[in-house]
Amino acid sequence: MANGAAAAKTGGSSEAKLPTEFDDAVMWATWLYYADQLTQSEIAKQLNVSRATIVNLLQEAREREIVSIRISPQAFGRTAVARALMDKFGLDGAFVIPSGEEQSLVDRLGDAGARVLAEQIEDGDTVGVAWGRTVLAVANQISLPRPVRNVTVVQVSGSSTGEPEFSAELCTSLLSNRIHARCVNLLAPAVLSTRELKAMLLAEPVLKKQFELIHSTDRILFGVGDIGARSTVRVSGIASKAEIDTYVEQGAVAVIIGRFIDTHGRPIGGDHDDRMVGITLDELKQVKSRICVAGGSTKTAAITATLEAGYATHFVTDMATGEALLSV
Amino acid sequence: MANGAAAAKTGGSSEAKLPTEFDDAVMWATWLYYADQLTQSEIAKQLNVSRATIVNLLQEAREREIVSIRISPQAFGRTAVARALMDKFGLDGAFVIPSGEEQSLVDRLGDAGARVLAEQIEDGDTVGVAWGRTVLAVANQISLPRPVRNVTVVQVSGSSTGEPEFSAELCTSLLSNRIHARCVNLLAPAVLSTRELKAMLLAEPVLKKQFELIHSTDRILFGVGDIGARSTVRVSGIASKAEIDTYVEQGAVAVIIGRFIDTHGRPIGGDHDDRMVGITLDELKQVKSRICVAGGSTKTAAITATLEAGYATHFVTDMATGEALLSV
DNA sequence: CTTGTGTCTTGACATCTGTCATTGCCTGTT
DNA sequence: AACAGGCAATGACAGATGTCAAGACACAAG
Repeated sequence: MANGAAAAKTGGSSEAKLPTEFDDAVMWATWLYYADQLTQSEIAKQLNVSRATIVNLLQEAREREIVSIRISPQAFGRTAVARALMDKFGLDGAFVIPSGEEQSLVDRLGDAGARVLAEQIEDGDTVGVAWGRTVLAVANQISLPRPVRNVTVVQVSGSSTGEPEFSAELCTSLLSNRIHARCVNLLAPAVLSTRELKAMLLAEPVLKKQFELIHSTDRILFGVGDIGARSTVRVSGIASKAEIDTYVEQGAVAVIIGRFIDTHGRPIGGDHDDRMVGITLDELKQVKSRICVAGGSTKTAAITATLEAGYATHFVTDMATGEALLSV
Repeated sequence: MANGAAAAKTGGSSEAKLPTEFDDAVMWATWLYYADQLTQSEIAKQLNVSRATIVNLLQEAREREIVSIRISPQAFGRTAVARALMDKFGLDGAFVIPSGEEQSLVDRLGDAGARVLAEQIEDGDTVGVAWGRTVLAVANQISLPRPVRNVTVVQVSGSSTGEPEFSAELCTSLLSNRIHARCVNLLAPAVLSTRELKAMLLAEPVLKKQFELIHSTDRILFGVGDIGARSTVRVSGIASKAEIDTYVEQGAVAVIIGRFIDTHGRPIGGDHDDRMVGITLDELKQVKSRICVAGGSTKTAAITATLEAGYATHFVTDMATGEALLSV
């Protein structure tokens, strides 16, 4: 009767000065439900409250992530399509989620990507973050099972004024915030008007330091953009329509972290490319763990180019896209 | 309709040579249920099977630990009783589970201890394991969320022929087996007949090496035994009734890893103690992370002695025991 | 003292989930 | 070809869970 849970409610007036963050009842219910496998009714009887209250307590436990459900990426790597993708593109890992409505795909991939990334992050890591709708979806949904220490999240390409809702700064700071890591935003525009200015800017001590961090990145998270009419690159503002058209003339089929590549994944250089501030594709390949999250029927060619050139070590996609990639 | 799941069932006869470990359906259901939060009926409709089948798939996913539910030890450390215990005994962490029937206590504590230990183990760790009913319960229920590499589990005290169901070897090998770690059993009896023999044995290269491992242990798991009539120490065979009585005369109230301590946690030496093979209490204190799992109304004094002397850094118990410890 | 406002709790209902005996299919055997 | 044995899939039922509107309570303002 007069058990710990009851005591927790009011918590004797003697030393109830602490932030009263002490809802022991939540833990109590959590343990009995998830560890001891009692039913909600049994727990309700024990705590002398209604079952509905237990439902609420358990909901709170899930919201506050006192309990969390982990889905093994290893197991997903043993899926037929995942195996085939790993084979075909020489990946270290692949994670293929069921396909649903194309509309919610970005969010669902974000969830999957978040789980894959969360699983990898360790104490002391430096994590590079690109930008884009998909990357934002990952940032939005990531949460680490256990707290990590001394993790740094670093923005790997400059900031553009044009990107509306999924800017590089937002992706980086949101992700770092959600995992309680240090956040390093790249204090430079994505594209400068002249190479000279870019060179001068990169010579600045602040930026030098930031680029050192970028080059020492342990893991990097990025998406893949296509070149279609409604593609991210066309609304992001990192390149004008004319500039994009020039790239396309030179065979561009995809954009990774702001850089354009052709069918074989070869970087397409040029003046505009030289004026961009951010990690280069050669530098990208130096990163140990490169997590690419991408999907959607319009992106097949773009993703194929990305994966064939070995830009990713880990790839997250949905079934439909995965099968499309395999049938090429 | 003709989606991936359907294809997985028979898997085109062309390349179905692999071990057919490919139950994609399990992953498919797992993801839709746990990540996308669809109901079982919705998933059943998608896969064109009955809902009962989905239930089975999900059950398999849980059994094969494709999904696992994690309960945050941090959150449990914020419980009122846990905080008080940490305060009173200067612990780094405390985990207090709800009290249930005294009969199932050992198993429930084992579950809790397993979660606490599992949370701590990292790549490259050496984990010391004592023995006892409670330690066995931990070993029996532990499972790591993600695979770890290069972990060694080492038995920290000699083997006794008398221990029936919870021998040191069993505890060690079971635990190491469950987490897929290297297992090092201590190849020596728990007690030798003379100090000389013990000295000679310890001079053996094999044992020297094993003791080096014991001294480099990162974490150690142990229980607390009391001295009562039906206590573990009296059935374990590590000491005769007369020897135990001698210890008791000298003020023994508890046994940790085979060593006897008094009310203040001071080791009680003597001839028998000198003849024992295993980690000493001084050496125990050198270990960074020392996880003690213990509970039960008969053990209050024993646990108090253990904790007050600082033998543990992390303590796992149940509510009733926790409150008893605080009221002393 | 009354009223208002927000939070927490509850009971009843609709839905979702687990169980289990039964069915149907495949495989290997006679 | 017929048959038995093993195994996964199924439908129907009992029980567990989530939802929601209504109620209880505490506290602040009038």
